[in-house]
Amino acid sequence: MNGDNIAKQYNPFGIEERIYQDWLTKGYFHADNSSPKPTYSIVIPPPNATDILHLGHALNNTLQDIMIRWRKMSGFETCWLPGTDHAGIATQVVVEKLLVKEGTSRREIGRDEFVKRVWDYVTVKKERILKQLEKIGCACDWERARFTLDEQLSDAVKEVFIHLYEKKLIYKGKYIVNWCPRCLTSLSDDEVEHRSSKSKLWYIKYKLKGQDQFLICATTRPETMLGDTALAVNPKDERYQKYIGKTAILPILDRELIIIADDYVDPEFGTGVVKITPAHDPNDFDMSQRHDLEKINILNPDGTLNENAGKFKGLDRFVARKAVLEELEKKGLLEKIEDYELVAGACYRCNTIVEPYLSEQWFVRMKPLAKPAIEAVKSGKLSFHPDHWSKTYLYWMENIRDWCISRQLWWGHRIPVYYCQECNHEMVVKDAPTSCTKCGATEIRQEEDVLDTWFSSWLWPFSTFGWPAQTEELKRFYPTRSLFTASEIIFLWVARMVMAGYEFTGKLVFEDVYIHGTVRDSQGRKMSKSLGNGIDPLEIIAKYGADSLRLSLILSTPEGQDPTISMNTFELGRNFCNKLWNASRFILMNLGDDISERNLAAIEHEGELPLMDRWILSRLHETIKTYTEQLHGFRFTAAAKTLYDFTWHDYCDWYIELVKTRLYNEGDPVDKALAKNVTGYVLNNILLLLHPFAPFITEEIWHLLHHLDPNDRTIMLEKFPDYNDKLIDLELEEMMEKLQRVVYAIRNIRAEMNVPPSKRAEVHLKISDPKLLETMQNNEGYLINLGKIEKLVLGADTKKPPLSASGVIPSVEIFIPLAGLIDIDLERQRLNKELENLTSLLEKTRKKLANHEFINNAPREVVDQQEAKKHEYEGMVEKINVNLEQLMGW
RNA sequence: GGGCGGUUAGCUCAGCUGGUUAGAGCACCUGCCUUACACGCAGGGAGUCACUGGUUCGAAUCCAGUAUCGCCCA
Repeated sequence: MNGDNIAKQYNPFGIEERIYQDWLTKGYFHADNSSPKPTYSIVIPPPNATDILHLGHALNNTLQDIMIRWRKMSGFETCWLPGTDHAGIATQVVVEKLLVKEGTSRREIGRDEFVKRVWDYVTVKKERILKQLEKIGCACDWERARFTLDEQLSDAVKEVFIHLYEKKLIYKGKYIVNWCPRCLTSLSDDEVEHRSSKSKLWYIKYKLKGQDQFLICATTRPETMLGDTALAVNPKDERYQKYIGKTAILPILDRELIIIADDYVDPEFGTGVVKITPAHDPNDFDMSQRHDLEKINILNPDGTLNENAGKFKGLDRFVARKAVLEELEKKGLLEKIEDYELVAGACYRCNTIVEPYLSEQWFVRMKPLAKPAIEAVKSGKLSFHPDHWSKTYLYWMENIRDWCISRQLWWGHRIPVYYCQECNHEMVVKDAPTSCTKCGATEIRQEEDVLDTWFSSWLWPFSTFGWPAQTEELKRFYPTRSLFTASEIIFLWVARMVMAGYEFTGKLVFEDVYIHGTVRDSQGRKMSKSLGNGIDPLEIIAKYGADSLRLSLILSTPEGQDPTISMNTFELGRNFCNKLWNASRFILMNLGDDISERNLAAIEHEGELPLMDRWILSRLHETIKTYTEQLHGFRFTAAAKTLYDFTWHDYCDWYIELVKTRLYNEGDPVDKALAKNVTGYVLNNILLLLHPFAPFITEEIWHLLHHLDPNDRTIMLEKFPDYNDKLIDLELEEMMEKLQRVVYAIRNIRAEMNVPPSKRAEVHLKISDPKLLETMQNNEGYLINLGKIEKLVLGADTKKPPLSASGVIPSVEIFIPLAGLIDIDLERQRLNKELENLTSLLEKTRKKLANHEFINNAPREVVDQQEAKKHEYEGMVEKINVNLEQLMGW
C-alpha cells in the first residue's frame, strides 16, 4: 500500500462494521478460562432490557472498553461480561401500556399470560441494546451475555433468599412502605425521589372532648386526618402539659383521639400539636408503635379512599383533600392557611407522588451485611474514583436501613415462599413443594409478590459467572477488578454488590469503582426522553463514526463532573481522527514498502540519531509514561488529552514537518531510511497507544502500515508500548524547545510585518548561548524549512542589517532585513508592545528580588531562577531599546 | 437542616506536591487551496482565576467565611 489511493478525508463508514465483524468472527473478545495470563474482568452495569442506547451508555461503555482493551494489550486475560436487566417496574409498565392499547389489561389476561407477554416483548428487545453496544466497538465477551431472569441467575436469587431467610436476615412484616398508587407496588426508600414544591400548611381545629376549647394542628396533608388516631405534643412543651392524656374529637368523623406526649414532636412546627396518622406516615407509625395506637388505613392501593373514610369513600386522594378542606371550612374548623415548601416523594419510574402505606412486605436486615462493606472502604481495599464518593458510600452504609425487597408486580423473580392452604405453614425452598412439610396437605400456594430488581442485580458480578455453582468461570473471573457506573446508583447497586459479594462469596467483589458524570445538554440539563434534548449516539456514529464519538465523549468529560455535550462536541473527535488519518496517509505515501517490524524495533538501539529523531523519541516515551500513569489512575480524559497533544502538536506539527526534507532527500539513502523508520516507529506507537480509545481507525491504519491482510492479525492483541527511560532526554527537549521558540519568533515577525507567506526571507540570528548556537548551526535546516528562510546568518556576534525588523527571545536576537518592505510605524508598534510586556515582567522580578524576606526564605533554586529571569529580561529589554532607537534614524 | 461538588478567556474545560510570562479546544480577527489534512496550516486578540479575610517571602493553587449554581441525604 503506498497511500496514494487512500481517501483524503477519513470516512469510517463501512470500515467500522467490517472490522467489528472481523473481531467477532475471530473470537477476540472471548475470554479463555484456561489462559495462563493474569486475569482482568469487568461486569457491565446491565442496561434495562427494553432500553435504547443513549449517551450515558455510550460514555459508560466506552470507559469500560478502554480499560478492557488497554489491559488486554498489557497482557491480561480480559473478560468483559455483558448483559441486561429485567427492570421489573419499568418493563411491566411498558407492557401494560401495550395491553391498554389492545383494549385489554393484565388483570384481564391473568398472571401467566401476562408474564408470557412480557417475555415475548423482552426477548426481542433485549438484543437491541446489546447490538447497539457493538456499534460503539465494545469488546464484550458476547458468548457470556446474561439476563437477570435467566434460569441460572434466578436460581442464584432463590439461593440467596433462602440463605438470608434461614439466617433470619429476611423477615416479613406490616410496616409503612413507599407505595406507588400507579404502579400498585411498594418501592424501596432508594427508589423514591424527593422533590419540593409550593404547597400549603393547613391549620385544623380539633375540639377537646366535653369542652368548648380547641387544639390546633398544622398539616400538609389534610385528607389524612380521616385516619388520625391521636394528637401529640412534645413532653417538654409547657404550653400543652395540661392536655396530655386528655381526649380530642376528630372533626367530621367525630372519632375520639387521645393526646399523647412524644419526644419526636417538634414544638417549632406549626402550633406544636401534631395529628397522628399511623397508617399514612412513617413517623406517626413509629409513634403508634411506642404508644400502642390504633392504625387506620384510609386508602385503597390505587390511591382512592376506602370505607374508613366515611362519605369520602371512592374519591381520589387529591380530590378528597379538596372535599375535606371544604367541609372543614364550612364547619369553621379551618383556622388558617400558610404557604409551605413541601417535599414529597415520587416514584422513580413513573413520577407519581408516592404514598406512605401500611402493608405487609418482605425486608432484608442490612446492618449485619454492611459491616464488612464499610470495612472494605475504610481499609482502602475498595477505592472510589474520584475518591470523594467513598464519603457518600460510607454515609449511606453507616446509616443503612432495612431494605424492602417485595414488589407487588408480576414481572420479576417470584418470592420462593410457599404457604400451606391448610395450616398456613410457611416454606422457603427452591422448588415448589407438593405437600406441606408440617401437616402434609397438598394445597400449596406461592407468595404472590416478586423481588425488587436490585435483589438480582446485587448478585450480578458472580451470578453471571455461574454462582452458586463453583464453575471454572467463577474461579477464573471472579472477583472482578473494576466497576464503571454513575453516581445515581451507588446505593441502589454498588453498595449492595459489595455487601452481597462478602455475604455470599466471602470476597470483595471489585477493587475500584469509577464514577462518571451524567451527560447534560449545552444548557446543563440532563438529557432525557421527556425533554427531548437527547442526542442519539447512533446518529453520531452514522455521521462521524464510533471512534469520533468515543474520543469526543472522553475528551469532553471533565473528571468527576458532568459533561455538557452538544452536537458540535463531536467535531472534536472527528477532527482528530481525520488528522491522524491524514498524517498516516502522508506517511504511507512516503514509506512505501520500506516498513517492517524488524527495523521499527531496531530504532531504540540506534546509535547517533539526528536531533529531531532523538527529540520525537524522547517526547514519545515521555508521553507513554505520562499516559500510562494516567490510565492507572483512572484519569481517562487527561490520558486522551496527553495523546491528542503529542500526536497533533509534537508529531504532526513539528516532527512530520521537519522530517519531510529527509524523506524527500534522494541524496542520502541511509538517512532517508532512518527517517522512514523513526517516522513509522512513532506512528506505530501512536496507534497502539490510541487503540483503547479509538479501536477502529487504529486497527485500520495499523493494517495499512504493516501491509497486513485484514485476516492476518489484530492490533487488539499487540503488546501495549512500555516507555523506555533511556530515550527520555529532557535536556535535549529543552534545546529543541528553544529552537522552536526561534521559529515561532520568526513566523511572528513575518506575519506581523506582512511578509507574504510564499516569500522566503533572509534571517540573521545573534545567539549568545554557545550551546544553543552550536545546536542551531548543526540543525540550520530546521530553521530554514520551518521559518521559510532564504538565507540564514547565525553567530555569536551577528550584526543587525540595516532596515530590518527585529525580535528578541532569551539569548537570541532575530533580524529580518526588510529593505523596501518595512513599515516603520508598524515595527515601532510591535517593539513597543513587546517592550511593555517585558518591562512589566522585569518589574515583577525586580520587586521579588528586592524583598529580603524572599531572599532569606525562598529555596535557593527559586531565588536563582528569579535572578536568571531578571538577567534575561534585562538583556531583552535592553536589546529592544537599542532596536527602537535605531528606528529613529530611519 | 446535613453532606458533597463546581465557580479560571465569549463557551466547554486543564492547571494533581504553593514559585509557570495562567493553558487547551471551540468561537473570534488576519493571512494562506505551502504536493497529509480547509475536519487544515501560520499568526493574533481576549482572563482584577466568584467575593472577603487569613497563612506564607510568595496563593488560581492551602485555610476560614460569604455569595452563587448543581447533586445527594433527611
